[in-house]
Amino acid sequence: MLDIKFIRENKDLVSKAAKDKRFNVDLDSLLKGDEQLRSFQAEMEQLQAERNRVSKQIASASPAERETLKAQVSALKPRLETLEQEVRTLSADVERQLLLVPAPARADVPIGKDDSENVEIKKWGTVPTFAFKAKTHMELGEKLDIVDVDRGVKIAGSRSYVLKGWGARLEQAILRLTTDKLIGKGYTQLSIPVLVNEDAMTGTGYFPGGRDQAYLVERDNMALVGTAEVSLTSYHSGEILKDEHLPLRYFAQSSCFRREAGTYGKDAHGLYRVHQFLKVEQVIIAKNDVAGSEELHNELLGNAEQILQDLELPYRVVYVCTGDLGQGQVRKHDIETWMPSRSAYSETHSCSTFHDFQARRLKIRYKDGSGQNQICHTLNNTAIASPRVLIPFLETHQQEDGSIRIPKALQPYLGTDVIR
RNA sequence: GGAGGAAUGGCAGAGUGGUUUAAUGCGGCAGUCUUGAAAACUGUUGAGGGGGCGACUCCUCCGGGGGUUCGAAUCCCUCUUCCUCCGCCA
Repeated sequence: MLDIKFIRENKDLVSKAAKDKRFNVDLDSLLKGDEQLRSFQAEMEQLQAERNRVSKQIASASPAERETLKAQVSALKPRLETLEQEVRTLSADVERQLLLVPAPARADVPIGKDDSENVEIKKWGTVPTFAFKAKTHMELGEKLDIVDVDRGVKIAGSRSYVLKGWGARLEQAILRLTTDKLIGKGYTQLSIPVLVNEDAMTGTGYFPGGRDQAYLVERDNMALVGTAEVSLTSYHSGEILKDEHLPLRYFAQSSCFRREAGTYGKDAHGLYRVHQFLKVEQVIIAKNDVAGSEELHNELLGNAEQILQDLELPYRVVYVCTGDLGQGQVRKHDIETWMPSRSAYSETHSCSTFHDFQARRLKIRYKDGSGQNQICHTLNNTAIASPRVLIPFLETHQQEDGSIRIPKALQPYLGTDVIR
């Protein structure tokens, strides 16, 4: 959420930024509502002050004076009640509109319409070439009896899967390597709710805009998270933190649930786009400092890169263009890992800086040196997401006989150097 | 699921219709004293918003929302959370 004052003073900038991000917002309607709200509010407060002043006199007034004063306050009531009602309605309306305004991207973010205009900024590793006919992860998974999509679909419908035997063990090993890595870097591990309330979803920016993408548990007014970011970022909502404790570095492993509405037919085959998966997510809550946040952003990105390097998977980093940014994201880098069956780098990680967009919604603040309350900055990045990462893993490390070579860093977690 | 009880500032805790601009204590911050520290003493210390160039000023907030009243932390309705007991249960 943006500061309404910022929108008031920078309407053109916010408007252009929304267009660049391909969001439709009616700033005129928002600002008109805001202006009207403040005018009603001023009048209401004036009447309230009058009411308070006279009411106070009643306590010490003589019985005769009392009736006169009461009548005086009663005369204010009709107008005051109207104003209170207007203010209530208008502030709800302004709030509703405010929740839809996207955060402007940082000035250096490339302008573009969608992911095809993201800008590659780095490549790591050598794209594998095979002296034999390489198999897809699905062929490998079936042959090794470690991926069972058919039975997953039988139990849970399309975009479902089962990992079996070495498949499940491989997933656990990769997750464990990841969490150990982050613990080693001093991040605090949290085990968090995946079933959360509306406030957490709205506070992180997934509601109201992304409601269609979430599984709702409507009877209890809850939602299943699409990422642990929701719970991790909401963890300190409503709190005023001590600045000496910032930045707070957290991570959590969780199940993630995504409806993937509007993607019928897209990536329908295999493990790429599924409704439920496991992810280790990193979240940082930091001071309101743009340069500091940039450093932390790079730190989060670096953590993810190191994990892919440990897994010996070639990847590239792209700077995501405006059209591919989420509502609250100020800047984002995706890591795309090479997937041989696609002959392409495909997204496996997403590193985002929000500045104060989420923290303002969630009311995460800290006291700065001069005792002023400041709104925090929040950032997050994937550390690893499975089963998507199994696609490049199986395909890249496959050998001619269909067995999978296990990189050195992962061997201690799996107790073998090959899956066959 | 049923029956009771509770929710007040960073924390503890008073307050059941009007000098409450929420007492008091602890904690925090600043100062006095001290070589320094502790102790003691003095002062200060919640959040959000509106108006004003400004000294400043006004409004709202006692778990959330609604209501009664000239006036609500206090009374009523409702929701949420926590505690105790009963039932059920991995």
